[in-house]
Amino acid sequence: MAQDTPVQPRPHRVTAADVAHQAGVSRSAVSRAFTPGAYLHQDKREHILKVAAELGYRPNALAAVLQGKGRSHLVAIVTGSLENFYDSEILSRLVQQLIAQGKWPVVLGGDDVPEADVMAVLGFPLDAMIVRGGSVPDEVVDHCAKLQIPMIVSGRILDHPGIDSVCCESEQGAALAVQALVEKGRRRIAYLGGQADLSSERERRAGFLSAMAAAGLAPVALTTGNYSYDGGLESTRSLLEQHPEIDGLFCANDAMALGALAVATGEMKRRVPETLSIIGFDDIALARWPSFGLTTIRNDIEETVSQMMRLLARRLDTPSAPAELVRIRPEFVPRLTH
Amino acid sequence: MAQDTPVQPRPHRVTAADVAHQAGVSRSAVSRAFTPGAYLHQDKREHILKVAAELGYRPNALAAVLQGKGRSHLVAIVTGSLENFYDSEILSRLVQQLIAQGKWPVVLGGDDVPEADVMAVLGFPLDAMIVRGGSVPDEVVDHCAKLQIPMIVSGRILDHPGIDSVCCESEQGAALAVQALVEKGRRRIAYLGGQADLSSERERRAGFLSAMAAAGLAPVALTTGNYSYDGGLESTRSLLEQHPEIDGLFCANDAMALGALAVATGEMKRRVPETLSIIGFDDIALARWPSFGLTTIRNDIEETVSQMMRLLARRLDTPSAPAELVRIRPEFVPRLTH
DNA sequence: CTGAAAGCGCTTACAG
DNA sequence: CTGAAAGCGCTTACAG
Repeated sequence: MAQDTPVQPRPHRVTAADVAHQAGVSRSAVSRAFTPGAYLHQDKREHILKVAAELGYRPNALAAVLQGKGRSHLVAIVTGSLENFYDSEILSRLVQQLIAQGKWPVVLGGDDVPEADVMAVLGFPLDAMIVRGGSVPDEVVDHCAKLQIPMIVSGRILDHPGIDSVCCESEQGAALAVQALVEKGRRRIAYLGGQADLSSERERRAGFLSAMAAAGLAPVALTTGNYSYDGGLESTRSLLEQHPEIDGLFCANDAMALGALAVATGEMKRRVPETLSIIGFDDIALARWPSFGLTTIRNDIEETVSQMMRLLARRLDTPSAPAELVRIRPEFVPRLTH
Repeated sequence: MAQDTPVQPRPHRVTAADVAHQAGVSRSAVSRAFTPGAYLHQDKREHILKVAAELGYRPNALAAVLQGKGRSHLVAIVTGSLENFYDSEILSRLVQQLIAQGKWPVVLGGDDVPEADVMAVLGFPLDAMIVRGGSVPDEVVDHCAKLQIPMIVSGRILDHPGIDSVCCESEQGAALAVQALVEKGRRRIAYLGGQADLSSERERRAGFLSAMAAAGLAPVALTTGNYSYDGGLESTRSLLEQHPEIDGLFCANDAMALGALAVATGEMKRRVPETLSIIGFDDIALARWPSFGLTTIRNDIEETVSQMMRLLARRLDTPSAPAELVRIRPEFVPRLTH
């Protein structure tokens, strides 16, 4: 098989025609050999499969998709930063469940996914697109929706007729946190939030503010830590320097809460929970680690992912179904930091 | 545009022919309008692009791949469990860099990727397949190689002519750890490893054993924690119960070391590093957190990923290039736990 | 049960 | 500069 032509830029992939030729049958027969229900004499099928195996043939999935009226089984996932544990845990489950359903996840991720990339992936006849959190601007999402590609959005709410979403009842979650703080006798409470343009942040903050008001309390401070550990670390440092009287801190996600906990108990020599309560949001795996024992508001990951999968299946089944919004009910998880 | 036929299983995707019809030009012209260098009257191109935008048309990437002699730009990534931070950090960078290079990562992941899934993804005319760690049995990898699909493997070494790999010089890394322990006066040293069938585990263990021997020491114990935090937790608990004399612990990855640290300083009331030194391996982001300050052996993630990308580019460029094995040089990172 | 033919949506020589 | 035609690799009626 050695060639004396110059480097082959792309090695020839063996094709149904090659197998047909080698096995002395028609291309239709080869195709049938790989199609479970198809009529084909048993001996013939075995022979074809054998030849195919020798040649290392497998049907080109792209050609199959193109030809049939079927689906591509390609599902794009646009995720937020994988360095933030919550998104990473979601992605992990999502990938596994999609694969288990026979779908192929094409992942675009990292902090800000360039709009051009999101548009470009739409070049594929995707079965669907899954968008996590605030990774993509609303306009892009809207635009995608016009392209008739089913979209499942999580972590934000988008009011578009064809877009399904699953989202935590964040306001209520924030209220649970405030309530827990107040019950422990905390009165000088601060809020550490994420990026102001994310709907999760807006809801958590709004929930915090109204629960505080309801408790007759004014927040000592409102600050932001970009939803990251390092952000939590830095913001909490200046927060506690400027307002040493703070005795309760609600963080809009666990990553920041863990950062807050580290500075508070480390550098700032605060005793948690004796003189300072810290409550996070999400309940990532790290929150359960004995090193932390972070008290938090659970934003159930399992449940979120299985709802996304359910919405996906439903949408694929009934493309014209009305948009569905699933609300995940938050839950207070007491541990050691409050 | 409303139809009174029953539910359309898959909404018609607008096609070049639709645009051609609507714009009153040939299908070739439509194609040219989307091909940067192609000859096409400027006015005509603009008109076509305008009509295309109205109709929400974009060329079907699958058809384009099928037709041309070009590449698909699809790259499969088979990753280990995303719950283990090291793989998750690698994946994150890999995805971003692939996208930046115009490749589309199709991700299969989770603990054990079913062999059938790995084989199935090969139905796509992939540009390449990237395999992380021990996520796939050697036989499958070998088989894939026969299919002429370029493979880049990281975290294990596979002796196959066409497979490139990048791998940490683990034996040397383990030796660095032992050396650091010995220099601190530790003499009763134990080893906490990962799954015995992974080549990284074999190398780290071998490196540990020979460095111990070189220092004239016999290991107090050799145990395993499955490379996970929880595994580290449990194994260390019984390790310290059975061998309270241990004064140095080398863990084959950071996740286990963090688990070890938690039990040791928590439940077991050991003082780290005063009476017990703990050293990890990898240097994941968590190791740098002030809450931990884990002393570890850096298995440079940035470097690993950029080498994988370099090998990929090289292989795509020269499919017949000889297999290359890149060794990443480990580095001792002293922090607070030794 | 089986093969020749049409067609999926595109791009790219080929001939104006 | 432009269109008609061929062909990428497949699957699926269609006619034996």
